[in-house]
Amino acid sequence: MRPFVHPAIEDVQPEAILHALSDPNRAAIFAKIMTAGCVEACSAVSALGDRVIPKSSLSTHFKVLREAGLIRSERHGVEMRNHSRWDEVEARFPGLLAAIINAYAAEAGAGPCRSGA
Amino acid sequence: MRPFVHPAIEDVQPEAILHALSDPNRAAIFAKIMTAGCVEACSAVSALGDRVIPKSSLSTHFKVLREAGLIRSERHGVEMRNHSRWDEVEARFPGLLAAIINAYAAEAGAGPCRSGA
DNA sequence: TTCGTTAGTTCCGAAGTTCCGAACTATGGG
DNA sequence: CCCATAGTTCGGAACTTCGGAACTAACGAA
Repeated sequence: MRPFVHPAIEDVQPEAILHALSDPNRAAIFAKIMTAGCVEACSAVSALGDRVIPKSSLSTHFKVLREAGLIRSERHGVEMRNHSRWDEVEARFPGLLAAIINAYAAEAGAGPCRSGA
Repeated sequence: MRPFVHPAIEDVQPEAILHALSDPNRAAIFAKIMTAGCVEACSAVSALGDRVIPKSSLSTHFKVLREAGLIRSERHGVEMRNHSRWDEVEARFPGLLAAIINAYAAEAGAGPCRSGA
């Protein structure tokens, strides 16, 4: 188990960010990490919506987010804590993360097939 | 050769947009379609930077951009003309495209390894 | 019309990526 | 030490992407 690798913010590539967030599961995990106060145990997101994600997939998802420069992970005892690197990413690519998170939120809220709306 | 399929703007998904633009080639094509006056023949982008992209790959890239809802393609005689659906996408996902294009531009301009710049 | 050229699409195999169960590692408590 | 919990790594099946070769469509010239 090698220690976590976090790219320097200067090495963060837009394509890696877009790739990481082009998976709805990862986008949901990232959104959750931020809304849940920027700290989240890995197992706390194992159910997203009504879908259960296997541990191994989850581990990979966190790795992708980490290597894209979106989150920072530390081991705390047996757990992992993740917090977003929003401020750094925002400084490098202004407006990018907000626009992406917004787009997902808009899609979820404004779909044409909402029964009650 | 079936006619082109363009999703209604209501059916455009953020994940499709992010996926489409997470490929640097496609992002460059999309940026070029916009900066070159929103109309561009397919063959006119066959060299991006110093890399030649085969016709078949190019055709697929355009298809991905089209099906993500980012561009609209029409056949004009033997050529294809593409223009961006920026206005529609902007109305649905405000700021998203600008932030992405900006991010790629920031990366290209601020890279530490630019020889000639 | 037929031939030739140009522009793009489709097919299909090779190469790469992603998914997820099983086995593994690391930490902490009895 | 042994067990439980939290997460990682391995490996194979399923999926995606790349790109060359063959194909189709539109146009011009003869």
